[in-house]
Amino acid sequence: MGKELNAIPDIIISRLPVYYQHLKNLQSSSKEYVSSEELADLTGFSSSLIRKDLSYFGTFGRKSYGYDIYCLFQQINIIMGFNYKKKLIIIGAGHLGQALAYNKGYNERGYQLISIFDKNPKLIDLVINDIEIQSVSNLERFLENNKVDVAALTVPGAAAQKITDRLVAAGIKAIWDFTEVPLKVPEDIFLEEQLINEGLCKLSLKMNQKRLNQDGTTEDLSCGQK
Amino acid sequence: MGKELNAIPDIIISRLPVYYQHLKNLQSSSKEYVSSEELADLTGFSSSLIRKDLSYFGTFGRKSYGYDIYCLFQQINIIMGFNYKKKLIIIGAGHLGQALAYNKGYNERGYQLISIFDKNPKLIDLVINDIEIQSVSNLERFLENNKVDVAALTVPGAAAQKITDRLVAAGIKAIWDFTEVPLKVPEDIFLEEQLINEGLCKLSLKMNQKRLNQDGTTEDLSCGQK
DNA sequence: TTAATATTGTTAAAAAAATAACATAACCTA
DNA sequence: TAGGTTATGTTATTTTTTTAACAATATTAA
Repeated sequence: MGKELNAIPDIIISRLPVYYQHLKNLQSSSKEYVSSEELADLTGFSSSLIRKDLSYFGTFGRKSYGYDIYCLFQQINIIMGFNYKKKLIIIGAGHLGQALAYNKGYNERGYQLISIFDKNPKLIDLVINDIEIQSVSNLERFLENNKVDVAALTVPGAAAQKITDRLVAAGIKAIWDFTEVPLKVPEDIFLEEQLINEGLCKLSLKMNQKRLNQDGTTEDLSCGQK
Repeated sequence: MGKELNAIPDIIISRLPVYYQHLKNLQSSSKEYVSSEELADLTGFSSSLIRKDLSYFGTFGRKSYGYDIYCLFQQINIIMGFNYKKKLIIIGAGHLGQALAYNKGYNERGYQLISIFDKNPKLIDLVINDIEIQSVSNLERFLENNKVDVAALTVPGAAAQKITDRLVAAGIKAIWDFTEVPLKVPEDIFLEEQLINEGLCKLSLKMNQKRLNQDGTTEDLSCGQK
């Protein structure tokens, strides 16, 4: 595989969802234009960086006005491919899977949630946000009859690799993974790890750093070396 | 404010949760040592980068063996401050808030979930994973009587800023934010945005890139410029 | 005991990313 | 219409990050 010729740098990709979010919020304001300076205030990125990021995709701004909020939002939507319709299923109807079923973010990003699967007989036929939970034993049959683009994986860690293998065998090309175990997938499968506890990790680290700085302690942790 | 003198570079911080996760998973393997090359296979980072990251904190490896898995895991725990106990509350007992109440990741990271708050009278007194939901009108009183380190915010966007202001006024120093609206907080508050749909955004973009590459289309999106 | 092997920690080099600077152009006011 | 202002898009510079290379050292095998 390897990168495509005109692959967008990962670092820019990582900022696009942030631009998207703020432009979406700006839609409901009365403003028509937004400057790179204002976007800098909102996002925390420098205005220079924002102009550079946007210029990677084209020329969107208007001199002495800034960026047309609606137009730029539409462009970001196109860049991210939100104008293309994609079908999503959820595997694992536990607490997290059910919460994802109620997530309001799908439609605006071009996703449609079409089914939820679980192993637990008690959950099967239960209707969550208008979607019926079905037995995971139907998975292959369902995927044969429905073109599914992305599978969200919210099963217990122990089941994750097996389900993944089944998904891949059935032709799924993109997995949104909430299990915290390392999954093996072929190189042409898009695997996006959603580390749900990442924010908590960072907060713990920052609070720890603050504490260390206040104590004045500068510990070296070295160990192991003989 | 500004960065502290010995602040860990953000780019390294962003990789620590990944190291943590893989080292945790390695605990349950029979292996005792892991090399930077093996960690590279697991994480997708280069072995050189991994050695460099770890050397930022100290000297952990053993020549010709690699890293003692247990020891390194402990060190990462210390770096991230997981050995310090932190108290967590959840504001907003909707589907996501309830799912977070069942999250199993707290204890291993030093967090203890001690309460859940909601406005909806129908939810109050409901017990979720042994934690009773209480009225958000008790928030200030509760925070006076309990030293809370982090508040997870899963309220509707419209309520987010108001609740945030109350949390800050009551002395909360760290917020784990799941609302997708921009929050204003004083500079000394740690605010961690958990964009729940980030993975979906990236998957959409990658599938779109793949499609564009296959089509051979190299569109320039420019607009707006007069 | 010696030679071959493995893997670290670190230095040097290369690549990527961010910032700063500014020429350019559009807008506004008088 | 002229002069001042604003904010882009881009170039040049600086900084950060990554990769590559390798000396040092522990281990293993002969």
